[in-house]
Formats: sequence, structure tokens, C-alpha cells
Amino acid sequence: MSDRHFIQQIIDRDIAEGKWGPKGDGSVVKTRFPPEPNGFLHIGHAKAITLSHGLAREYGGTFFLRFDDTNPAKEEDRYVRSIVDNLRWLGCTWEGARDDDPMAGVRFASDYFDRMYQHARELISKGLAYVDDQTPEQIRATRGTPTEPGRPSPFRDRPAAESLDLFERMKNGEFPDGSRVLRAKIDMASPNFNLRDPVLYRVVHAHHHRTGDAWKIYPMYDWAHGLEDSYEGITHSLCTLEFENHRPLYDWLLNNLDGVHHPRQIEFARWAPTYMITSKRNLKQLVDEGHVDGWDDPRMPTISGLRRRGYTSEAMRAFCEEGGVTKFNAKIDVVRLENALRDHLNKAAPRRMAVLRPLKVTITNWGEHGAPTRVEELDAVNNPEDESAGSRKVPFSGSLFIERDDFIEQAPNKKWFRLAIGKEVRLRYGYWVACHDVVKNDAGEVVELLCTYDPTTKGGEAPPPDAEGKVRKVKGTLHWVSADDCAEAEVRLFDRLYTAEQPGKASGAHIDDLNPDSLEVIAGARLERSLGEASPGDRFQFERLGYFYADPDSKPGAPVFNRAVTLKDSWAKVAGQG
RNA sequence: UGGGGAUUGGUGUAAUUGGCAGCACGACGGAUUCUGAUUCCGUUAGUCUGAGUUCAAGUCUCAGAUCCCCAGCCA
Repeated sequence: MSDRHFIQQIIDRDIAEGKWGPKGDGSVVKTRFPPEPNGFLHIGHAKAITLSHGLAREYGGTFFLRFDDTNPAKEEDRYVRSIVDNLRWLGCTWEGARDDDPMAGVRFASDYFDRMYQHARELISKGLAYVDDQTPEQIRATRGTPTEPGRPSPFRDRPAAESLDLFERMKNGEFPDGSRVLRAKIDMASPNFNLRDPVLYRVVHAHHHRTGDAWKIYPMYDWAHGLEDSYEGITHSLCTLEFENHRPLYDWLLNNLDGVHHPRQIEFARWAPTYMITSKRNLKQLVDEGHVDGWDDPRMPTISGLRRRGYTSEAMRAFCEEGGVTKFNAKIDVVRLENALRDHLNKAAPRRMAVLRPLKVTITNWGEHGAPTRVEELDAVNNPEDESAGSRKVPFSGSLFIERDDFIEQAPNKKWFRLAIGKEVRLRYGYWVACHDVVKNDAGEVVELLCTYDPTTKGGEAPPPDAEGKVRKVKGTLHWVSADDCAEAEVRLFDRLYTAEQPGKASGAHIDDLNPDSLEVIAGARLERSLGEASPGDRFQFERLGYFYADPDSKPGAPVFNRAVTLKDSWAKVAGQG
């Protein structure tokens, strides 16, 4: 029985055979994550990052972060910074990373442009590449179809010296965009289009975010990527399935260069979480058309968005690592993502009480058992999963708030454990209270509950047996806050961005599947007083409600909380069944 | 109609030279519980189809089905 996925098995074999160094030495393993800085990273990238990073760490090898910045028209420095930040947050740091300089150790394809150019000259000299003067349209027209071979370019057999000269002049900026390309001379009849004389270099007069205007020619992916891997000594170059058709070209190029290191490319399947999209184009549409508040909107599947939602990097990594690695394009249930967060935060997040939609509760017999204005400080456990988290004091008085959803005038059935007229519940860490009356406004809505409390139930303990030895029981425990001593906050509740499991699949357009209720902002939530001072980035479990994250929008005394995920709610199911 | 990949319960995965189809999530039921949470116990359900080889097939052979990727001077 082997629990090692297919990539681990390949690497195990390579190491055993000593393919990359001394037999049995895993430390030679070198992987990389090679994003193009043309957008924000999403949940799918997180999987790729943790895979390559995790493999390097597992074998005691090396992991690089390298930007594949070979297309100046699409790339920006802000994307570089965002990606670097995302990897650091994920805890997937690369060789050479330092805390005092976020960019330390980061590599760029553009650093290798000179070497790539020289290697291209080598290929031309060997008669394996040529400058083609055809237009893009002509090249497309002569590429052939799946069933017909392509036709050779009239420039295919141009002497190497002539190509060398033209290539240099392309580099020097003598020709306009689109006028000439460098092509590999492979096989115009190959069933694999990537081998029908693929373009290696194109002329681009655009400003590059790092090299400025130094270059007028830019390498294409297939030419650049293998060389980058080779220059860096990558042993296992992991990429997604759509590059399987590119591997023959990857290998052909490196095989035809003298004395270069030749990594092994391995492809694995991408992930498609349900109710999410990961297409860059579609994500951009959400931002551009204002369906969300930006790339880091907490509803976005971007790493920045999930982070702002309140996800922890531990939960993200656990999610990425639990799913396995295969070549099967799987739909992965978002519930797994949510569960990963719940698992982590259940152990890590301090508990607090917060009332999202407050309903006033007045304890009518509060004055009969002591001073009517007295406040009792009760002990509340900070985290039942973590004894070392200790406890805190919460103020209890005759004037409280409970959750509006926790009261109904007439209990619908015996499974209603919460408050109703004539019913008794426990207030967590507080007293047992029974509701005997309600106050309504002119519209007939309940605006206040009149309850009595049992002084023998302090701290939530069960009352002593009565004269006949019977012990009173209570089914429900509600969260609450003191009405006189609490903080106020804005709370943002999120639901799935889409209502369809595979957005756009059935409807044709992902926009048509947007969930109109994906965001609900609650203005007047009441919190335990200590929560008023929450700092951005703080995380709590609001008991019975879910896990919450103090948004960067929080100001001192005016916190903003995002609900990262709810608690599992089996009552919702019972209620749904009527 | 060409080429490249893939297919195991509802979902995601595992199974050594062919040797009892395992794990996790979900769903369902129960126990515990001062969170209808957590935790614990149990139940559920699967090898794409059809032939063949074999004492024995998820695994090997043949035929077929379905899904994904490929005709950018994007990556």
C-alpha cells in the first residue's frame, strides 16, 4: 500500500537511480513556481505552489519563485508584489527569501534574456531555427489542421548566416512588431501543433516592467520556460495538464542545445472548486464590472480574497495538501475548503459572544435578588479546545441583547430549543432565563422580551433538585451581550458568489449565475466590550455564529468583522424539513 | 475527421510482481455536550461499457463509450 502520489513516485525513482546526483540523495530535488505577473493568484495556484514547495521541502531540496515575465504587454510590477506577498503569506518561501527584503531571492525570466538570446543563436547556427518574414496571418494559414499537415515557410531554408543577421537586427529594433519571428525548424507535418515550427521569438516594442526598453524581441513561453528551468537546475518542472502537448517541444529544445541541464516536466491536474471560477478573464470581469469590490473582495477565490475573508494560511495549505495529486480533472467541493478553515479555527480561534441582530431582553426579577442596577462579572472560557487560552469576565445585568433569530413567540415544534413565550433557556456562562411576556411596537413586531432568571443557575449550572428531587432541564443555550456594556460593529456576511456549482456551465455565462445575496452588511451588531478594540487581522469564533475576521477596514473602537465561515448548522436542516 | 491525456461510492482519493476494493469528505442514525459547534461510535454507497486471458482482474489483452487539452507572434 503506497500513499505516495504519482509525482512522488517519479521523484523517488529518480533519486534511487541517481538521475540528478548521488543515488539516494533527495537534496538534489529542485522545484519552482513560475507565475506570469499578469494578474492575481487564485485558489488553484495555491495548490500548485504548495505542491512544488512541499515536494522540495519533503526531499530536503530547493524551491524557487521565478516570474515568467516574457510578455511585457500584459505584465505589471504590482502583480509581482502581490504574488510575492501571497507566497509569503502561504508560508511557501523560496531559496534566498529574507524577512527584511520581500524580493530577496526572487528570480525573473528577464534576468536570462541574454543567455536565451545566445542559445537561440546556437539553434540558428545548427540549422534548427530560422527567421521567418511571414505575417502572423500567413503563418496561421500555413499551419495546417488536425488532419492536414502545415506547409513550410518560404524562408524555412534560409541560410543560417542570414537568419543570424536578421535575428540580431530584430533584437536591435530595426523591424516593427509582427514583421518577423524566429521559428524552430522541426516538423510541419507533426500531429502535435507545437512541433509545426513553433515561434521562439517575436518582435515587441513595449516597455517591460523590469528591463524597460532594452529588448525589442521577447521569447515565447516554450523557448523561455525550458531554458529558465535549465539555467536554474530545476530537476522536476511541475505544470498543469494543458502543457502535456508542450512537453515534446520542451524536450526537443533542450535536447538540441549543447551541454544544458535537462529537467523533467511533469503535468498534474488543475482543481475546479465548486461554486467558484478561476478563469483570469472572468475574474477580471467581476472586478471591472463592479460585481465585487476588487481582487481582494472576500468573496473572490483569489488568495488575497480568501485571506481577507479570514482564511488562515494553515487552512489553505491543509486544503491543498489533503486532496491528492493526480492527472484527473476533478471538481472539488467547496465544503472541503470551508471544513479546512473550521478545523483550524476550532482549535485556534478564541471564543467570544456577539449578537448580530439584537433583540432586547429585560430581566424583570433582576432587582428582587440584589441591587437592581448591579452588574455581575461572569467567567467565560476562551477556548474549550485549548485550556491554555484561559478565561475572561463578561458583564451580566438585567438588560441584555440576544439574537433575534433565537426567539419566536410560539415554538413551532418540540425541536425548538431556543426561546419562546413560556420557555426557558440557558444564557451561556450566565443564568437560565424564562420568557413570560413580550413588548411589541405599533407594527406588531416584538421589540423586547420580558424574562425572569433563576439565581441558582449562575454560571450556567443546572439548578438544584426541587422538593421532589427532580432536576429541571433546559435544551437550548443562547449567546448574549450586556445591553449596557457592549461594543458596536459592522459585520459582513458572505454567501457563495455563484448559485451554480459550475458557474456558467449550464447558463452559458458565469455572470448569469451570480448570487444576488452573496453579501449582507449588518450595521448594528453588538459585541462583548473587549471586541471593540479588535485589531485588523484578529480572528474569533463568535459562539454559535461562525468564525470572524477583523477586516482591514476596522478602526479603533469601530471594528468591521467578516464572517469567514459559519459553524456547521444541523438546525438549519431540521428547520428546512419543516 | 488528427494528436495528447483521463475515467474507482454523491465527492476527492488509495490499492506492491494480478491476491479480501481501503481512507477522507458528505449523507443518514446514535452517544456525549453550558456553542443545534466540537468530540466519539455506527450505517450508507464504488472499479465507464462489452468481450477475452487466468484458480484469481480495478490491475493484463482487444473493442467501444464519455470527458478534458491542442491549429496565439498568450502563458
